[in-house]
Amino acid sequence: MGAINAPKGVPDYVPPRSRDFYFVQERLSASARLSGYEYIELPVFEATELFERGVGTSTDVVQKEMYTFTDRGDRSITLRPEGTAGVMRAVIENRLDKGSLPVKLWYRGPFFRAERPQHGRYRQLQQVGVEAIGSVDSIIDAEVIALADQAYRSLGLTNFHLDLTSLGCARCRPAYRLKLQEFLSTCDLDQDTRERAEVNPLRVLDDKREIVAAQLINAPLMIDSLCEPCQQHYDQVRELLHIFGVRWNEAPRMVRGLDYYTRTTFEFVHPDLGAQSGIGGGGRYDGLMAELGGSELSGIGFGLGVDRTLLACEAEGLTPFSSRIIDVFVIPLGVESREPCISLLVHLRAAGIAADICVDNRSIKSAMKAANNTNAPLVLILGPDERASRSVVIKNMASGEQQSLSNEPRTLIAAVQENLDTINRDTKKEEQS
RNA sequence: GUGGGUGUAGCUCAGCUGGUAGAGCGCUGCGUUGUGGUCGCAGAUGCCGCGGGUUCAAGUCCCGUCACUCACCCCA
Repeated sequence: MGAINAPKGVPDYVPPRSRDFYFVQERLSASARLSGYEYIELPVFEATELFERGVGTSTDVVQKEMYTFTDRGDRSITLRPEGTAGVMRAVIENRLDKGSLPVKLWYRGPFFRAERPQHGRYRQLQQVGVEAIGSVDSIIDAEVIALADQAYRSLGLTNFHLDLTSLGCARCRPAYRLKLQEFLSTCDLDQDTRERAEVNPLRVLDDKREIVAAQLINAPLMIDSLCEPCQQHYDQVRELLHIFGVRWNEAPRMVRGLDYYTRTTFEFVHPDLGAQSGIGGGGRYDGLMAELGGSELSGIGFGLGVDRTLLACEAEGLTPFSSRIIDVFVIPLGVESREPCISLLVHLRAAGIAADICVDNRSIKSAMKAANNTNAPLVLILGPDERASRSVVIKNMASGEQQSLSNEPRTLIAAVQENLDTINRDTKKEEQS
């Protein structure tokens, strides 16, 4: 029988690396919860039209990267390529936009883009994202950015930077767009780039090829063409970022691939990841909600790439985050000891102590080896001798010390807990020094 | 979607100019009594990605294919 492989470009996370993946996802979302964002659980597929209208038909994402199919009711369905459009749809459908504002939400889960896979670029990718809807207050802009910054720092990441700019609004961007197109028409560009200049001229500014970049040195920038309100807003955001303690780079040529962004736009970049260096990004969107049939509300949000953030942690040598799978490993010696060991296991788990048991009636030697592989700091041994004396042997795996404890559940669990507390305190001390 | 690289034990990889496979780590066992992590000894494990071709002979050369990977592009 031939083995079956995963679909192209779809990653598996298996132990021990899956522990780090889970840890990264937890830390990123913890940062959102800490800032008053509420969890929203959304479907992984939506009506295709949602993304066409929300993300924009001129984007690469919609034009060539969506997983679209027809379901049994002949409806066009698409696996979500990003999170914001789905959140907007759910907010409108559940009338959250009619309630108290701003609506602050966070989400996490898989997204799908049919791109050519690469290191850090997968067809199923994982994001943690937030959206704050219904306020144009610059505090929200700064908070959202600070929240992402804090999320990365909580993992210990230091070697990343934040690119920041303002893309203007419906009032000032069209005029700038014309100005830029006028400039681009004087440049010597290839056919593809010329077409891009028609559809989305801002993206040409981001071209990495030297031949193109050289011609664009004197190109007009959005940042110099902001209208009065946009300029004021951007100034405020930067001022507040100082207070939040966030540092950034001015990145006037930065462009995002989704059409809906206006005003504040940002991207977190990790230079050690090669071509796929964006570990998270987002920005403000003014017209999106109305475009999808909701209220005229502005919002701002981001998506943080869990896959790439994990790669960044690995690049900075922060992994593995933890090698400990369980706290206690229980070893029964002899068939007669199995049942008392199981009831011990039950008591440990009920007390919230992560515990596992040695199976297959292994010899003490190989059982200890198995214990060692779990990285459990404590081992409980129960054999004929212990049964005779109504005791259990507890062994500290780091020091090798062991002692005999009473087998009365309550005192035994208390003693195990005390041992764990001491070990945890010591490891914490070590980490700090 | 376009171009380059790689594909050998569970993992990381070696295998020169073609002669039917190796290391380290890991794994299993042993070093006599109920003790792991160190050390020593022994052992198991390979459709050499898949399909075809050249050749007396292919892991080694050629073609195709798939997967991974790097860059472009795009983005998380």
